[in-house]
Amino acid sequence: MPNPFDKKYKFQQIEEKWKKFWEREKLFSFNSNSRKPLFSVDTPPPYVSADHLHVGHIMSYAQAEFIVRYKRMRGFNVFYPMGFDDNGLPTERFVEKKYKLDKSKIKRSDFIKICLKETQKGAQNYKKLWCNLGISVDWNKTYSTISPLATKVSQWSIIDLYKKGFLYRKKSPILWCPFCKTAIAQADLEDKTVKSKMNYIRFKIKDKKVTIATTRPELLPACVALYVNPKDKRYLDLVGKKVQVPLFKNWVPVKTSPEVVMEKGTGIMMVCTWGDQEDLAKWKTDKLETKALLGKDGRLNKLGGKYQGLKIETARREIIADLKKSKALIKQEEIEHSLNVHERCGTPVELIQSKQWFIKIAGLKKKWFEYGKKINWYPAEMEKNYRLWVDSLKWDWCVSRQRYYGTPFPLWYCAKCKTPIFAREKDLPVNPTEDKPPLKKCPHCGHDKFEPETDVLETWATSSCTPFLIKELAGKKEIKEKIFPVSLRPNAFEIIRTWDFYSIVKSHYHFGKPPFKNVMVSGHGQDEQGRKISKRLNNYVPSDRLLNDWGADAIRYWATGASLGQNLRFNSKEIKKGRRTTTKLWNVGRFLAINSEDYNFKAGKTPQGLEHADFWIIKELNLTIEKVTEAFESYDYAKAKNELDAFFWSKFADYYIELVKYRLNGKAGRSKTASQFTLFNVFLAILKMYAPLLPFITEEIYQDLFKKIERVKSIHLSSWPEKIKVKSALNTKDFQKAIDAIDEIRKYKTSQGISLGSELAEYSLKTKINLAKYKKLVKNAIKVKKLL
RNA sequence: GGGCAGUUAGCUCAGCUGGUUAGAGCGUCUGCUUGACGUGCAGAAGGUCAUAGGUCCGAGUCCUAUACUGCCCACCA
Repeated sequence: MPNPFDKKYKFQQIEEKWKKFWEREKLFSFNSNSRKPLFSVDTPPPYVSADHLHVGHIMSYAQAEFIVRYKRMRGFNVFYPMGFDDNGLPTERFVEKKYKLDKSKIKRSDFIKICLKETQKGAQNYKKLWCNLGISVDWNKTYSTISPLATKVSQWSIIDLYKKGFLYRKKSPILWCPFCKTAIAQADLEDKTVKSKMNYIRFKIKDKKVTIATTRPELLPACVALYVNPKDKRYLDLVGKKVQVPLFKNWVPVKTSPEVVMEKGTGIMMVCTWGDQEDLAKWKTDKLETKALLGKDGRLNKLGGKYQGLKIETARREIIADLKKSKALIKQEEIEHSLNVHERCGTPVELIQSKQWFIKIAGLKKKWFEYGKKINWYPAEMEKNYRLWVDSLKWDWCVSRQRYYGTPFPLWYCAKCKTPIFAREKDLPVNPTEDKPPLKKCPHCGHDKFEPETDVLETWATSSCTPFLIKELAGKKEIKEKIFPVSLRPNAFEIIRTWDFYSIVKSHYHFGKPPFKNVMVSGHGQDEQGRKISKRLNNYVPSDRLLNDWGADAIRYWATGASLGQNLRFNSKEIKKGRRTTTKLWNVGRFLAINSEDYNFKAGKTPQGLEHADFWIIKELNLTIEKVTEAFESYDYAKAKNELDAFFWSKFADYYIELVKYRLNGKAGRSKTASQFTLFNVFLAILKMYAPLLPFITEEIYQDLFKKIERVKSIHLSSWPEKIKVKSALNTKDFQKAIDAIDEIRKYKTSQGISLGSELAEYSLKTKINLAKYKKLVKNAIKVKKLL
């Protein structure tokens, strides 16, 4: 507290104190009986498997929290739960890596146990970080994505989608990760630039020969056609004929397509089942033969002949060697191109044929665009990001994963006719490998044996349910309905295409409503050089050390540095500035404490005798309240901070306080009381506006100076400042002249090496001011005995 | 190749719907130990606002190209 004897602001102790106070008093608990308007937040559940917490995590959660604290002070009943994502592939891979486990050698149930143990640890780490950072969530309202509640909700979602006809199972070409050995979705893909050998291979046709170029000669046994452009004069005579594939000797037709680019390669496109999206497109439209070559293990099957059982890369090497021997390989050159890889492991993705569950999303672009428009995006450009993704959709959403750890599909198959039997809603959550199906006999064939579905739901199939999952945490039924659609969805830009999009999809199918009203999209925290923070680069300071070294307020201050959607470099200078700001607030608090004698502060009562300086700072304050409020309303905490800083430092601290010191040090009376009134009220408003950004220091000062007046438990439960109403004809421009005059004398003193504290005997002003009005003020504020 | 964003002082960035001498913080230099604050205060230096055109009485701000940077999407012939 601003004890005049305690000169330094000890942030560690003070932040610890208020953190405990907030927890003990349950300050941020959701009140389901409140009549205030509701503001619900669907916070991204972080992957608990992240064991390296850094400024990036701090930045994105702090930015959303600025808005939440602001809304709370604006009188909203805030519903702010926290989730932890301990579901799915990332967790599995984390555990595999950490314990160096081979899943084929460990029991499924044992593996899951380890996953659960690890994720609990992770959740604790996060909770500690969020508490230390002052993230004001209601810790009684938490969920984990593997919990019974989350499982129940996501299983319900699957069943509902099936009933409504948007979920289907189909054998079709799918994206497959040979490393993780699971199906994946389009959204799981990432680009990676690689160097490959472009191989020019000779195909035989009777007595003639054709050359095609490919980077994937191992797919030769799966070759089903060659395509040329119909306008390509070089190959006119080939069209309609059959050519023979080297080594494998199978004959394939030569077809035409205007999409074939004559300049690419040799102008001939080899279509296999399936090398890439183009192959797949041709296979679909022209109903080409199916020669599925690759197995789920990423090896060639028997179609590969003597290469059967080889991994893709090995087969490629050997086939190239054999092509060389048989003189079918005529040229090789290195090229750089990019591949689709699985974002979780970096393995190039393959297309294989498999039976999977899909949710219908392709072909509904118009619908998804409409939803994009219904939602407010902050910043607004982010809607384009969403549109771009929707526009690139090619596949339905594959939601089944051939993994261990995740939400089970709530279904069984008839052992005889394979009819799927879904769980009943009242039995949820279910685990089909342990639980029994709800029927004794198959309704289709009457058979009485069933097999459980062992696939699990992909991560996003669960996460996309959070908007209607969190309402289950709210309690009363009436409140639940008000929570959805949620008010705010904060997230980083890279999960627009997954979390945001899939939530929209599900919300549309289940409820015909958007899942959230507002999205605020944050950028990334980066290192000093603007690089992504990563464990590999080792370019970060762990978050607990950061908080320990600088304090939460200072780091939160840094986090205000980037506008929404912008990346922000880690910058210790900005953190220092944050610490300076807390120190300054602390010192102003001390100054007020020292100068509170003879003053009986009563809120709302404007005393007589306000002077020019008082009117001026009140006018400036009112303007600042307006600007800061407007900025927060549009989620622009960066602008709010800039406005606040400018007012607090350059107007209030640098000038107003200097202008009234002589009155405070003078005799008790109207002038002194008026300056105290102004000082206290303006500072209270400043504290309140800083409170969402710097919750600890503002709480400290509030508790000491203002709690007894406002009688509110905490600044964070107090109301947002309102303009101070005063009647004044003060001309701000005119007053500014008086400030210019003070500046002029300051400059003079500095240039003469005179201390600002010592009194000048006489000074003749160049700045033209209204001396009659401001002479006394200027003389006293800058200490000049005689002013001309 | 397509899209989006950016390019303003040595560094990190503000500059809303175009309007007098372009701003802040940090850094640098100079001075001041003022009765809240040396984790401070005051002052100074420092920019042809990426480049080239254009619209306009007037452009950092609008338009068109170009270059570079970052991100997203497509690209395995």
